[in-house]
Amino acid sequence: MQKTGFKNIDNFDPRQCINGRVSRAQRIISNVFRKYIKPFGITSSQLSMLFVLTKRGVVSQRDLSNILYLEKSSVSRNKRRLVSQGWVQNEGLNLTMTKKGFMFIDKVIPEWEKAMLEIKETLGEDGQNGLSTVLSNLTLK
Amino acid sequence: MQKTGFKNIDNFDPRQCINGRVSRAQRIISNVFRKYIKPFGITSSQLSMLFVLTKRGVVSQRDLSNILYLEKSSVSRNKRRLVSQGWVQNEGLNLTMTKKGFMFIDKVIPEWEKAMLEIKETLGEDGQNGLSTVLSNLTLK
DNA sequence: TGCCAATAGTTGTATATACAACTTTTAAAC
DNA sequence: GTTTAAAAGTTGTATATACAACTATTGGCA
Repeated sequence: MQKTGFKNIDNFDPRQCINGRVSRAQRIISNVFRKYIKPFGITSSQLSMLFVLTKRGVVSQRDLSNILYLEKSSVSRNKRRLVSQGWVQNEGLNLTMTKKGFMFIDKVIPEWEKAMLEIKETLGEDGQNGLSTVLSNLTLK
Repeated sequence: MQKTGFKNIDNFDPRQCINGRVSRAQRIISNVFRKYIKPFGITSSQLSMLFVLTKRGVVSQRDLSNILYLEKSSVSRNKRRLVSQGWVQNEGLNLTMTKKGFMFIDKVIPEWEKAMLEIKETLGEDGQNGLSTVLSNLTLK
């Protein structure tokens, strides 16, 4: 690490940056999932929304925003793509899965499970536990 | 959790999805960092690139791609923004910080440290260790 | 030295995301 | 029941990212 003569710069270690580390982890993990689910014509963001809908049945966009920690405008646009694929429909302001959506998810789950296996193997027991700790500390406050 | 009659759906738990969990964690953490650094007119992605340049001195875009686990086209576009701000310059194909860039980073670091403190407090000791484990298992195979 | 293959970098296109400003819907007060 | 304030949802704009296709650069070799 070069000396710059700038006090703050010479005394900090950017490799410890938590934001940088999590972003990198996220890209690595997303690339693995993408590899498995892309053939189905869906992205992992879209899959996350479908997962919530699949298990909860009826949710508002606000619910999705809270659950996924996504800005409401992002939910709005992601929803549009799911609707245009015919996987999701509006019932008033609420969203529900279509029959086609259920069939689609049922078909994707096996590949999603393969992605999970690959990532779990890479993370190991300690990595999986570490991730759980990170998540609960971030979300349960 | 509703019953759907679809075998795969009724027997899976999407809350365990590692991709979904990491994405959510990433959004939560990014929002904290953004709060601190946005007043300086920089994003956390851009900051990550400047951090690498600041400490290494001279790097190619390919280096950045490898270090940050970013597609080369993403590096190319992020670089363009850093150059247009006058923080980074090309020396042939290599990139280096400008004087202005060094002064800028030196000024930002104290706020970055505040963001780090806030996140570390939220993560706790166990969360920080967990994150380190996740990262090393993902990157050092 | 000049050619060619490999590597590096850029551009086209699509999705993802946030913030601000706007519109629509809902619900409360009267 | 009408009005109106709050909540929900959408749209404009900018950055972030990946993949594919393209262009540019660089080294090795004849």
